Amino acid sequence: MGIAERKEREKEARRGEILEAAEKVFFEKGLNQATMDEIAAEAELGKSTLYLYYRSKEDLYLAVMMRGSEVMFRLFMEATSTGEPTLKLIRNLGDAYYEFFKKHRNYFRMYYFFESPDLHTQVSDEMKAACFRNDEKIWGLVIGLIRKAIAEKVFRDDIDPQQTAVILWANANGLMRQMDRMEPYWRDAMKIDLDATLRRANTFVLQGMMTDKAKKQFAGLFE
Amino acid sequence: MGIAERKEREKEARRGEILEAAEKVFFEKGLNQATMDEIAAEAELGKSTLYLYYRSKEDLYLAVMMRGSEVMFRLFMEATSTGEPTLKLIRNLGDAYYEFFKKHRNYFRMYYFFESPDLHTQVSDEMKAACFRNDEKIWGLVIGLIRKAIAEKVFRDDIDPQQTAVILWANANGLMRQMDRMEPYWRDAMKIDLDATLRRANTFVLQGMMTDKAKKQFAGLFE
DNA sequence: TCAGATAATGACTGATGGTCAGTCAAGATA
DNA sequence: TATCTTGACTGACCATCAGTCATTATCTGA
Repeated sequence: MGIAERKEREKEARRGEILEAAEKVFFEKGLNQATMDEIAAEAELGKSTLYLYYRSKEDLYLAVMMRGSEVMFRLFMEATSTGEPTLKLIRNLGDAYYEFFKKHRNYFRMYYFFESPDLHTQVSDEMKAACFRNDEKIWGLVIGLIRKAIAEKVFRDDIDPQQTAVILWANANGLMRQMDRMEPYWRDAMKIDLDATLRRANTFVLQGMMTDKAKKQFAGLFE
Repeated sequence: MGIAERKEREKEARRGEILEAAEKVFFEKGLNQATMDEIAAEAELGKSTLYLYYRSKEDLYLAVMMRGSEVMFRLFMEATSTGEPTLKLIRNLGDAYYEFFKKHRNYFRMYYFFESPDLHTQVSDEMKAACFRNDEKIWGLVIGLIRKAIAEKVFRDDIDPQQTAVILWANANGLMRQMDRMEPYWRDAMKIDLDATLRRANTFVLQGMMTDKAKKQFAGLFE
């Protein structure tokens, strides 16, 4: 059935065009200031058409966010495929997240909405589930790496991989959130070196997780 | 002029009544679902009257949030006025923040909006400034304590007090955010012990900041 | 060529944040 | 006591915008 397939492709393409237009408008104006009329105009479609592809404005917003998740996932894959020692890979992961933060600030900020369920009024269950699946993929990567570190006796064996992943992630994320909000103030008024702060925080938690043996072995990584 | 003063008091009281009504409605429905008409009805006033006291819905929301800040500040003051050693006081601070998170979840969640400037469409500069003043008060408390710890050689003297405060805070905050969102999932499906996770993360960063001497002296605090 | 299906849309609705001209009562003035 | 002034308060209103639906346009297979 060549026709059915072509139609499928065209529909998918249209979905993509809408997403592209939405991204442009959301990046420019943010969730609340962006209007569906504007996105429709950008996509050269009627507003009603958007609703044939996405159930609500919030769903569309989250769909754009998921593109960001994919960018992040690719960065993470690259960072952990260098063949370096596991500890270095975990360090790379932190650097990759920081890179995502610096280079894709627009995507980074979209998580603000996602992580504030109080603000969700029209998010469909399907979209929420899709977002969680995306999340899981990334968690899986991190947890796998930590498991490896424990198996190699780089990380202590009395820590829980999931708990550890959460701590590592929350530490980096909490700081970057804070940085995003306070960046100019910190840099200019308080003279805080942002890169150094993040690196230091990461060092603190990593060292808490490492075995004494690994601390000696990889001392060079933390100078 | 007794009359002017009485009127002043009455105006202040009305402001408080509006705040009270707003809190009730916002806690029940969240920022987006709550309507100004509903808050007005709860306060037994016309909607227009609300705008004589607060410039916008978002301002009103942040005004409620600031009540939460005050609750938090009081908890912090109590936690650090016990006369215990400085390191214990810093630990207490973390516990106090966790207590705030557990007992005042509604207030805690209001920060989600405050910390996402992308979502601000009608926040007045005055209100923003007031929120920042509130923030500063709390930062001052934390930074002061860290300075004390450095002076007492409990914390290393090569760390910056402000940087350290940021790391401590972001670590706790990032984790609690994550917990807020994932609490049921973590507890039930992943069997993660939330209290223990937070405590462990705090231990990791604290130990990174401490001098070797203090680590020996206060080993008991981390078991 | 035409019937049926699917894609697309413009006009519409309902909800809601915010505004404003006007009311009314308490206090000032005489 | 009668009149004026002030300012707190309000109801009716407006503008905006997410989301809906009846209708139209386009394509396809017979």
